Amino acid sequence: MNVVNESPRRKELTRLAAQLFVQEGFDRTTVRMLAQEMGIKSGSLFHHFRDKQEILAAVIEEGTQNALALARQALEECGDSADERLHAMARAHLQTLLTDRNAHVVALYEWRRLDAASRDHLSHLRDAYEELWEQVIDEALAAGLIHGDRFLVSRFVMGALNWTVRWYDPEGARKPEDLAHELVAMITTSAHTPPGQSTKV
Amino acid sequence: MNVVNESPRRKELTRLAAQLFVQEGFDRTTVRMLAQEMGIKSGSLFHHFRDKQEILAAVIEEGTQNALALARQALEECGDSADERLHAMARAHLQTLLTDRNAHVVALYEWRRLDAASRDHLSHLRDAYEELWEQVIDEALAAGLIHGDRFLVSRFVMGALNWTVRWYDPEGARKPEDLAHELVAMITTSAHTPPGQSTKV
DNA sequence: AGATCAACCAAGCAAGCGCTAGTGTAAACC
DNA sequence: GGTTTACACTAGCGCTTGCTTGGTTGATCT
Repeated sequence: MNVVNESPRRKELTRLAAQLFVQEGFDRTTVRMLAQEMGIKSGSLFHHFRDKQEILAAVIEEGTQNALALARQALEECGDSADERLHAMARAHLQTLLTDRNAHVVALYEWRRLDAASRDHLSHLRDAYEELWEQVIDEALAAGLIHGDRFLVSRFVMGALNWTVRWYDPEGARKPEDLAHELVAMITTSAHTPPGQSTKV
Repeated sequence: MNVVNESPRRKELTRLAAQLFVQEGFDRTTVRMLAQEMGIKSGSLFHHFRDKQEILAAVIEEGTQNALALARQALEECGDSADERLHAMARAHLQTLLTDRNAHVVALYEWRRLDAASRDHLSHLRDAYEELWEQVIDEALAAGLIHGDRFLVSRFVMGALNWTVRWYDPEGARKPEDLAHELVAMITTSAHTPPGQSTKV
């Protein structure tokens, strides 16, 4: 009965749960479905998780922790220019959204199903992530790379990025890096990219 | 047993259902809760709607029809310039999102709960709406107002706008028109608005 | 005055839900 | 070698779910 997903077994169960939650939605996913997917009986499920809610919290926590770690790493590894940091952040965001897709879709759609305690805990994690974004946006504003209201711009950007889970096709021709590049190009004060063509589309 | 919401009674019931679906989510909203909110008994509910799914479809249809009508009207009434049409579209989008908020939140969150038939029917409506957007984006691209890929830009813009339902506070200082203006300013090839201030924030 | 009809109600069915209790078992630890 | 621990099982309790059934009411129409 862990709070985090320490044991590899629990981590695997969490991954499977995320998949089912995306397919069926949290409320429609029964403990019996979860158990079957995991190859055990429904009763045994409650050895690993206190209740069904805890599975949801585990799924979302896993995804958010990964996103936070990946974004921090990307910011450390990239250059110092506002442009590079903006690109790095967008790339990291889309890469997590893609690789941990199930967990993030669950986080976006089933957030309201969390009980108060989990929601409180997880919203702190999410806030930490969003602060990274606002920081990078601030730098881009200061550098004159973009213009507008700090709060609004970061919401718009995160909205545009998060919305990708609704239409992005991993099998398609567009790679996550392309999306990141195109988004940054869209919001930065242009004339940097030659008109009519932006390195890659 | 109508397909559309012709009777005023049914329209009112649909409005109440939308509110409950937002508060509780579709799956957690029981027919007994719906009936109570409507001031009738749970059995009587099935005189107005064939089943629970039909209520969901009615809610979403209502919202989408309104959005489509409002967008068309806005495009008719505004000027011919790409800039004006872009602004008109963004304003209309945010206004519907605000006034019909419940219906649209339901459409965004509970789309997957629709049965195949309703989803098919409603996706045609939604496509018609998105085509309006792509058309306006095309015009803006042709006018050199914005740059980038037609498909990606429209997805990014709709994402940014739709995401507002997650953070926008109607009681706050920002008005929908301000948001629309700020978004358009963000994506258009700038230097049109004086730096540091954009008519209104 | 009789017929029609939308709108509602009381009662309840069959199915499914999350979760618990109690037990078995093989590996790990002292 | 005995005890603990991790993980799984069977069985089922108590409750809620969407929906059905059969019947009542009051207004409207002919």
